[in-house]
Amino acid sequence: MSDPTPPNPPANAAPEAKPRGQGRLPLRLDPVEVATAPDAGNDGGADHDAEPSGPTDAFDLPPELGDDMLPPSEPAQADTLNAAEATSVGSVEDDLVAGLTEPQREAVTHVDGPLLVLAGPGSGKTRVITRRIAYLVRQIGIPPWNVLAITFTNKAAGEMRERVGQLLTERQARAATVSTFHALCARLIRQYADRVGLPPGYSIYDTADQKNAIKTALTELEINTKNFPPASMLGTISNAKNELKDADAYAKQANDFYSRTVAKVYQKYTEVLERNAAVDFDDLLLRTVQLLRDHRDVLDELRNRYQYILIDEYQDTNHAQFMIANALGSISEDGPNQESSGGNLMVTGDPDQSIYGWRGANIRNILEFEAHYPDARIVRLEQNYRSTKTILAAADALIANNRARKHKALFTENADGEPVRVVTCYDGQHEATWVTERLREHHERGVPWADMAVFYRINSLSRVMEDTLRNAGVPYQIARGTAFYDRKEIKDALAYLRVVANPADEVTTFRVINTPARGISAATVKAIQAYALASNTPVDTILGQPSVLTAVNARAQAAVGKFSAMVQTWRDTCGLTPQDEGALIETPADPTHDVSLRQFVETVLRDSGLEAYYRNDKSDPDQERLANLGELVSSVQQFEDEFELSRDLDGIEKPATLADKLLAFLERVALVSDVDSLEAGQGAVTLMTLHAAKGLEYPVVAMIAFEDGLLPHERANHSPQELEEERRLAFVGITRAERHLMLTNAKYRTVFGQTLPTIPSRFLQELPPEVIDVEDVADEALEAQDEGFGGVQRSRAARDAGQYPPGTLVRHPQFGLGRVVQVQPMGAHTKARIDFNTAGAKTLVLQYARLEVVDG
DNA sequence: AGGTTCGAGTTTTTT
DNA sequence: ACTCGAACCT
Repeated sequence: MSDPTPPNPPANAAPEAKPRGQGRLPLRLDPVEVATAPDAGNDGGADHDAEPSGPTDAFDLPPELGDDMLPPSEPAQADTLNAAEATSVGSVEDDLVAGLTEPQREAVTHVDGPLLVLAGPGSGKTRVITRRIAYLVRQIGIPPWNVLAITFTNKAAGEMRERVGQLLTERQARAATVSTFHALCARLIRQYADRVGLPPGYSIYDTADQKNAIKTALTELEINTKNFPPASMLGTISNAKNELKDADAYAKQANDFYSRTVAKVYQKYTEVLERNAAVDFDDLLLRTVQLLRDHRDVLDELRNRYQYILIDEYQDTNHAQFMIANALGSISEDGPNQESSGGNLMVTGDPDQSIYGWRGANIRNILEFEAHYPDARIVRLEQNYRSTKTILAAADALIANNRARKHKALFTENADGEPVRVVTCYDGQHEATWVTERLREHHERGVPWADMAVFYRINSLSRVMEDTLRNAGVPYQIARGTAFYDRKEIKDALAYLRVVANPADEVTTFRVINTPARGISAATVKAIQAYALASNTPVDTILGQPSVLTAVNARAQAAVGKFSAMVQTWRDTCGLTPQDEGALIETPADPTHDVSLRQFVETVLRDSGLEAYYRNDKSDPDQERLANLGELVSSVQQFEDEFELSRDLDGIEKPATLADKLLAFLERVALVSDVDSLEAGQGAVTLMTLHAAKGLEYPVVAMIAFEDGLLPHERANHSPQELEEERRLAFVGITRAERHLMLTNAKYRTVFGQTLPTIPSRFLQELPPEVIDVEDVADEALEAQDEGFGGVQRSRAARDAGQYPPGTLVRHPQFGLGRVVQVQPMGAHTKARIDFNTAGAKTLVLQYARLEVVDG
């Protein structure tokens, strides 16, 4: 490649390379359309590009939007033309392409028509996307609200928004839509609720809700959950939805017994969701596809609005997402907008980083982009600015083992760097200790904790690592954003809010109807359900007239009536009035704007009795759950501040109603992802799964548990395709590292409380010997003896091994007296076979069995 | 109704 | 090994 432009500086030296995260863990709740608070506590302002002035100023403000999702009421076309004419200053372009390589520049300055950017790891892809958005707006004069950028996570969306904000004025940046597919779809469904056939307050069901719904379906069909586990049913249904097969379509091709059963369940499950005015994650996409397919006017409106579409991580899009992108990004075959609308679809991705095949991602979307868009321009970004030559060589050699793959010539001008350390430890505990010690060494040499990360294949591997880091006093954060919302008390609180917004949601109603206990027994609930079924009456309606429940005593009826009245009062506060069919409409003239969302949530927590319940909860002496409710309130406050701020910036005069805020909050909360809770620059080591690591980078990276069955995972080892996806996962992990990379495995791994010997991952053998440094430090664990740091237990166990010769009489706290039959020396995992007098013969691991030697 | 005990499932990855 | 739910008990 002839490239006269100076190469980019290494990523870690570039001022724009590391966007600062913002928000507090784990409550980062900035709404989808809401941008960063203006320089509130973030230092990004210092290196902002000069605020653009002149021609683009006219486009700072989108026309008045009735809702932040609505396209401008005036067609944007005319503006576009004016802007293009008006903008002819050369310096803007120079500014935006400064420091770019030729391929990067080509992608940034591409304006019309489809564009595929095949971007290797660390090749400046995000920079290209953000600069192109800025280029479109500042150089070409595209109104920013005509730009739609899709990212993989909310966090990525937030960072992209922030980086775009550094290149544009804040208002311009805000006017662009930066979102995930799911968040965009959720918003569209709310926006066009009447077209979709859902109330605006519809519920988004998470995995737990889905399980509930599927159980309901199974019960109603009288199908045994033993033979048809809900989880696998959901999986099958989810796959069908990803391929845009509805229940009917699925039923048509269901030939065997299992499929036919699934078809019935799918049908019923759909009914259950509809009955509850609820959608699952897959439905968000599916319903949007249907919306765009069945409502031409909506499609035209959205095509007109989103004339420039950019989709990141395109290798991980599924069929439904492809359909949405295709619908929005295609040129209309008819209609007046032919010239200006559509066709301007830019997708970026890397087939080697496709790691979501298991959830329906279709790698063919990116591989066949050219076939879909024959006039597509293709740009390859192959120079890596992130990693050392050594790390890149290791990654390249590994991924070269994938057969279903096109070769890519990755290269870097970065330094050689140190060898990749490939280290064998004794067991998981020792591995965690070893990694912790190395991280500490790096820290002592001046590497901030925040520059280090530990990756693993499965979440359960985080535990040992966490414990060890905590004991060692190393600050860490863990990418598990949903953990907070998975807590019972938080789910309960959110369930109340959901019931307020969506009276049809019976699943959620029954979740809270007697939580905390208010005298509505299971029998009463059954009676309500029976009556609803028999009379075909919505549950919410029955709750309002409890006297119809003749099977229930007066006291319980009164309790039901009280609950209903309470919920109704909350709805009144929100200005939500039930219509027929149980749907809610917002009373426009209701003057209750002065109740903030935070106040409202506090009211609900108080009136519902949740707060009092957790305040008096004796099983929770630290009042942790109460504190969590408090945190929830803070998160509401934070959300609300940002929500209102964004409306200010958008110049929207009409204040947000309480109902607006409530629905937006519920929507946001339903779509938090694991990495969303992560914060950069918080002085903590980051722990996460390999999947969550996609798109991130760290100077120091440790990847643990390189063992057969874990990486590649045994459940993804049945076909070459699955194995190759596992290898891509390892590739993604390795290529996150900038300077130092450690890959560890352990000789023994404890799973399900059972410690078993392991086999090293085959991926380790695929690394070229010249770039790795292999060590076996397992002996350290045994030598550690009594020196603390995890060695204590093992050394004691090892000593103990000699203390139980066969024939020794021992006492076990549970099994009582017994005699040692045989001892198998296995180091820390030394087992003894013991014949107990009453409990019979058992094999126990000495380390865990609290045996007592009995004399005589 | 609330607390306790017992058993099963857990651990693939996530919007 | 640990957590969660259902069944069982007080």
